[in-house]
Amino acid sequence: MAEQDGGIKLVGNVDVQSDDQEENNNMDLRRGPWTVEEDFTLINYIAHHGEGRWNSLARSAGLKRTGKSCRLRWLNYLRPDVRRGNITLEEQLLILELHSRWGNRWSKIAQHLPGRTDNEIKNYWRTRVQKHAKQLKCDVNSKQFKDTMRYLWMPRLVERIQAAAAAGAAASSTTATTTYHINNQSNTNLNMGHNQILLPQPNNIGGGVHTYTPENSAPPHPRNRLGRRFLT
DNA sequence: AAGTGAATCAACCGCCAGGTA
DNA sequence: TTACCTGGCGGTTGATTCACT
Repeated sequence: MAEQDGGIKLVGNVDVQSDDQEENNNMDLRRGPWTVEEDFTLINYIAHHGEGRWNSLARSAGLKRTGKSCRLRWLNYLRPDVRRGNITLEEQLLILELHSRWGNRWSKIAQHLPGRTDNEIKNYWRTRVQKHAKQLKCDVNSKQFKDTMRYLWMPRLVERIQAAAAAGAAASSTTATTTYHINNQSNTNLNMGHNQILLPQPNNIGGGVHTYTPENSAPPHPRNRLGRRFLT
């Protein structure tokens, strides 16, 4: 850790270095929270050149970030289709079910939750689910905990989802649409004992190309829920 | 109002697999 | 075959906010 720059740490020797020049270039790599200018730079570069080849992208875009950092920022925050906000009941149920199948395969689980990132799901699991395991004084991988999930929480979630759907249908019979469909459509079918919930396939990733500038448009997600963003 | 522990989540780290020269 | 590079993944950290006393 070499220096602080308004909360941004500057570091050297990140990832593999093969020659002196690259080593020197990396001496002023930035770490820590992304600024709004960096976000715009990354968004605009990807809009014009596409994503991938993250190390060369970082260099070509003039970002003093590692390729990894650019990739993570794009995938977890700047992508147009990233979905923000609370994890819904349907999503909670899906996470529980898919985790029971695949364990900590966060990226695989995320593929089945459109707009959600593996990081977000991982955070959800660690903060909410593991907290419950702690309260029950059992290991999150124990049979006791898994049984509690499967036979207590998941049926409860299904009930809440169905209750919410019924309430929504009663409130609005014309405009209500839901991304998730219970017991009546195709898509991924998860069997929950007596209850079944049918789940959507992942949305297409990527979508259209957008150009953002600080002057004429806001970035897709100017602030997080905590109001913590965009150091300048 | 101030202090403090808990909760949240963006970002980083280390490892690994696949591609390629 | 081997060495190197890159991208991707899961685990972890730390800054910030929230909630409670």
